[in-house]
Amino acid sequence: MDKKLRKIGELQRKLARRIVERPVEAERIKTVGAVDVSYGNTARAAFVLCSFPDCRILKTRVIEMRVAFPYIPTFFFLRETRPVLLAVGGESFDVLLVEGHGRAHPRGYGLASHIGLLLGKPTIGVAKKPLKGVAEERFIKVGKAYVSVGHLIDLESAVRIVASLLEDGYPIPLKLADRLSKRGTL
DNA sequence: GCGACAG
DNA sequence: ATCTTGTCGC
Repeated sequence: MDKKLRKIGELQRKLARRIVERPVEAERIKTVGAVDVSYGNTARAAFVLCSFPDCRILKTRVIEMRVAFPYIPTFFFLRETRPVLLAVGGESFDVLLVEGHGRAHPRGYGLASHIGLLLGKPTIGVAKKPLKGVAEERFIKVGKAYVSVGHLIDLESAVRIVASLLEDGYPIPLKLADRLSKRGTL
């Protein structure tokens, strides 16, 4: 009953090798997206598109769906990939903030990296707590957030971007997505 | 009494 | 994450 997870774990290690880390100049970023998921009778995922760096809300989307897969530490992506992709809905953005880790993961492949790989877009992992068994150099704490590379961006760029969006220690776009996913409205 | 790895 | 009690560490 755990044999399958081991296989998925190996898949994560394999996919992690496809993650690309490269500089992204903040000056070239015009929009930042953010996604978060909350749970009630159903999973409710919210996407918020903001202008950068002024953070004006340009667009939002909320979707609801049943999620069967349980939350298992380090296998978080199995539970939230679907709702996250539905919430993003093919919307365009320069960089996406994902609630959860990217490379700050035991196998170097968290939800943020998976979303980035699937979309082929820059993603940044932003979490409230670090995961066990992760090298310190894999992430940097910015305010109250643990920032890590999702895909197509390097840690320095990710940190700079998140740092410029802080409010009470957490990036504004994600705070908006969090509230939207929980209340269904901004 | 429980010991806890993102959400 | 969500629920929920108590105020606190092994």
